[in-house]
Amino acid sequence: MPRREVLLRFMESCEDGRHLASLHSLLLKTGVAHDRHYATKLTTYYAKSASVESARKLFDELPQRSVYLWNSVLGSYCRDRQYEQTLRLFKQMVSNGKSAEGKPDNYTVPVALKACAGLRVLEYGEMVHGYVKKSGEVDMDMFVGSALIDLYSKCGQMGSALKVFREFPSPDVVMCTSMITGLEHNGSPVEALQLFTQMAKTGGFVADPVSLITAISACTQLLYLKVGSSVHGFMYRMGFDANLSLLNSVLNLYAKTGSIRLAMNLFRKMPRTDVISWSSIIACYVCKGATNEALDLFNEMIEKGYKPNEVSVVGALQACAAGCNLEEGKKIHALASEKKIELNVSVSTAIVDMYMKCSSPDEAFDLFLRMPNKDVVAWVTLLSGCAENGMAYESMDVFRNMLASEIIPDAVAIVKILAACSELGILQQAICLHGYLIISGFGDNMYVGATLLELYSKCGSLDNAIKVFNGMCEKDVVIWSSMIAGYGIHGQGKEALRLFYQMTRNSSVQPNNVTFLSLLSACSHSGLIEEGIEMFNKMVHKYHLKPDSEHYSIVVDLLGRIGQLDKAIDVIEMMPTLAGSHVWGALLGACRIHDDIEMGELAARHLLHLDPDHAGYYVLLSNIYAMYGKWDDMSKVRSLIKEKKLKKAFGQSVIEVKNKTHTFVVDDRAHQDSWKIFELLRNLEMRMTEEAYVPNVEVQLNGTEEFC
DNA sequence: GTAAGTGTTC
Repeated sequence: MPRREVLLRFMESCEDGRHLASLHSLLLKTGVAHDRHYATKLTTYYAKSASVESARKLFDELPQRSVYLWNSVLGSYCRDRQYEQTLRLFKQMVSNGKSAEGKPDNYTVPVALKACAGLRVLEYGEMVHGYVKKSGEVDMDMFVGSALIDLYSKCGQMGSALKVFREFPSPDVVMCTSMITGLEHNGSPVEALQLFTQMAKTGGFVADPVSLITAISACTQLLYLKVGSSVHGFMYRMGFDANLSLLNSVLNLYAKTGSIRLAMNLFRKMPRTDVISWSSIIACYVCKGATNEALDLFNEMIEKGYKPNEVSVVGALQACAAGCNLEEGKKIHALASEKKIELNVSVSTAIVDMYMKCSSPDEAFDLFLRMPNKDVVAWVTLLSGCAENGMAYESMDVFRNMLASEIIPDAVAIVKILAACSELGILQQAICLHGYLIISGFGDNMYVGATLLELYSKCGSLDNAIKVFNGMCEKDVVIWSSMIAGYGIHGQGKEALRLFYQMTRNSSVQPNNVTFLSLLSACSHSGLIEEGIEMFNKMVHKYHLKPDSEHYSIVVDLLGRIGQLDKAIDVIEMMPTLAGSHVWGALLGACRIHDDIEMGELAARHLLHLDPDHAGYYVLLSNIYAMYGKWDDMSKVRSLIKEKKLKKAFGQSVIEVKNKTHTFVVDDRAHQDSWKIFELLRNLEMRMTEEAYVPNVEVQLNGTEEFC
């Protein structure tokens, strides 16, 4: 056999990428490595087998390169996600093309567009689009069209994406899927699903596994369990029931909709699973608060030999954070270090969050400082964590440092920052932040507006809350409810009611359970008893809403205050679910006011059964006995408190003086000026005695310090 | 020879 033929045959056998290095040295030895024919073939083989650097080296040495060869190398860079290299070589191709070598063709353009999409460089992508229109060398085929749709979608230009899509009267399944994915990723899952249905009904569109994944993904975003399940059924009819990615997307639908049984059922029946399947099922358990089960699954996954990656580690860390499981959290942190993914931005953020939720801010700071890339999410995790751990100053320092690092907050960040201020009760910070929000254009965001409104209410500035409310151009039910709650907190029940009527009469917004909770609590705080009861009846009979335990407890409280204890107990008995401790607590309070010892005992018995370790209920019961001189019963309850070693959680008072917040608990001597404060208190006491002030005995009876 | 898809952090 002639030498050339032997070589060629050997080359064919190397097409799959094996033995490329041996082939290369063989070509060098036989002296044909620079022969155009062999070198071209070897370059394409290298390009195909993901050895892009070797391909490029040969490519650069070749005196003449076909368009096919250019495309091979470009494609290789692109598959390796080396988008910048792809574009650099593409630019070279365009400029070379003017002189001698091949110009970009229909195979080149989609590769270049994909690189633009990967880098989100819209302008350059538009130039490529312009090149397609002008050059005449490139047809606008489905491949070019799909790549353009993908580029515009990834850059958030849905108008341009749709314009390209409409240029094709009969788009194929891939092009439709590109369009559907684009809609779904740009906040239009409903339109995505509509396009899917329309294409499946009318077009020559035969759904394939990938298109089904996008449809299920849209259902997941919309929490459309039923529609998604019907796709699941369709999938079986089409014979795609062994497709792992497709099953994973269905599993994720079940997980995200909280259908834990459906999810677990599918998961255990799947013929094959991968780390994605495990991540979804773990996330499902975390979401349901079953954190131990989630960690068990994570460990089971590792035992079965699946390699945990960033996503599954993040899921396990969330389980530790939600379950305040520091011990397991530390283990997973160690695992992340071992797997060299500790400094991946989402992993380290999840670790910071875990430490913060497990009350270990030092460890959280330690990692945060080591993070090489901190995005807005990482900063906000640290900030919220500080607030949750009672580190007021630190959280605001973090915010300032974040802005100094030129991190631009997103809407979620703003909401979290405002919530942190709100929790801390720092009004001055709120006002500064509000100014910042107006400048940065977040003022019109409804989530931000609702949080800001709530912040002002909680910090005691009703006027500012009203200003925010009036300034919102669009008001959803959350905004209305927050304003109603704001009036309620400030004891302006009548205003709360007026606002409720304004909402139901002048806007199309429908009240929900939260609206009524705000309204009922506003009535309760302002002593608007009849009105409160009327509103509860409206909630049930006019708006057909199902009250939950918190609504019932307010109604019981309202009825109790006007002495209608029988009606209150009727309400409790009519409740569709068993009354919780809030409800019985409200009744017990009413019994104390209206001297009903029998019903009081009944309520107290329920409470002690529901929450046997709550010191406050024992105290209330003992107070009732004390009021009726039932000293034996009283001392029994008191010794029970001692026996159980129960302590009532101390209430905290927060006061803001000159931009600084000061927190106090009962008998707190920790403050730096505490001697001055106590001196003032002593002086006040003396003046009160001089002016013959008699303290309220009932208040003393309510105190728990005496027993604890 | 080329285009579409599934799981993650506040």
